[in-house]
Amino acid sequence: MRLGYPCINWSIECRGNKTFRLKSYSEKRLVETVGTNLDCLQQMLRWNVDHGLYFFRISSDLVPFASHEVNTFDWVDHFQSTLQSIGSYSKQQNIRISMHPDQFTVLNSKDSDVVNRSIAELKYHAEVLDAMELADDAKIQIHVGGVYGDKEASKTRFAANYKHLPESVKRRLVIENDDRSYSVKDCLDISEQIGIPVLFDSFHHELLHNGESYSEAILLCSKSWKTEDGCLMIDYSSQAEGERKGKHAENINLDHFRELLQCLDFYNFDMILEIKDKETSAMKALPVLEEFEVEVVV
DNA sequence: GCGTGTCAAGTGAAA
DNA sequence: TTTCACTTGACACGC
Repeated sequence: MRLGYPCINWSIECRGNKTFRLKSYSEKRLVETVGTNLDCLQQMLRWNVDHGLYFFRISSDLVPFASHEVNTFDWVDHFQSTLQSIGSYSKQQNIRISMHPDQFTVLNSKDSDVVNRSIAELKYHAEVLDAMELADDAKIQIHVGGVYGDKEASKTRFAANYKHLPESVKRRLVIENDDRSYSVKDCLDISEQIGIPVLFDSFHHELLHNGESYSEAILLCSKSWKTEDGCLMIDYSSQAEGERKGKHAENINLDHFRELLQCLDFYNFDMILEIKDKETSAMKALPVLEEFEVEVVV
C-alpha cells in the first residue's frame, strides 16, 4: 500500500499549482509558471520519498490554461526533458501518480460544448502523464457528472461519450463515487457497461451509499481494476467537526481512520488523504498503518 | 505595501 | 433568484 495527499505540500516553500489570470496571459508568463510548477513538483516528490509517502496527486494547475484556446504554445515539447525526468524519478522510486480534473469536467453533460471542453481537459491531463512516460496505473479521476433529472439516461450518456474518447484518455480514466449523485453502485453499473475502473471515496460513501459496508464496497470497486490499471485507488477523508455535512476535515481524525482500517479484510490499495493540512495528516496516518501491520511501500 | 474582490469552465442544493 | 460548495488559494487591482 502507498499513502499520499493531493497537490500541495505546506511544509516546503514552493507551490506546484501557481497560476495567473487569463487577462495576463502571455507565452512568457506561461513558460515561467510551468517551469516554477515543475520545479516545485520535483521538490514535493523528493520530500515525499524522504517521508515515506509514495502516492501523489498532481495539481491540474500544473499547466495553466492548458486546454484553453488562448494557449497555442507547445508546452509538451518545451518541457519534455523535465517531464520525462520527473516521470523517471517517480518510476525509479515506485511513486504512484494521479490527477483529478476539477468540477468543470463533465463528460455526461447534455451540452455538447461542455462535453468537448471536458474532452480537451482530459486530453491535457493525459498529455502530462504521457510526457512523464508513466504506466497505465497513473490515473485521471473524475466524477460521473450531472443527473439532469434522469440518472439512468445520464449514466448511459456517460458510457456513450466515454466510447468516443481518445485511447490516451481511456487507458487512464477512472470514475469516483460522489457525495450526492452517483454512488459506488451507480459507478459500478457504468463500469460494467464500459469496463472503466471505479475509485473508492470513503467519505463520499459515508454520505451516499446503498447499504454496502466499507469492506463490501472496497471489494466491489477493487474488482473493476485490471492488472494494468494497478491496484485500487482510495480517497479518504472525514467530516469537519461542526461544519456543513460533506466538508472535509482540517486535520486527520485518527480514531475515524482506525475505524475504517478495522473494517477491512485486505489492504491492497493506494490511498490519498483528502485532508486540508495535506502532508501533516499523511505523516500522522503512517504510524497507524503500522499498527494494522499494513505492508507499506518504502 | 496591503486589503480584498474575483478568478475559464458546471451542477445542484441551500439560502 | 442568488449564493455556495466542490482538493481552494492566491492573483492582481486599487488605494
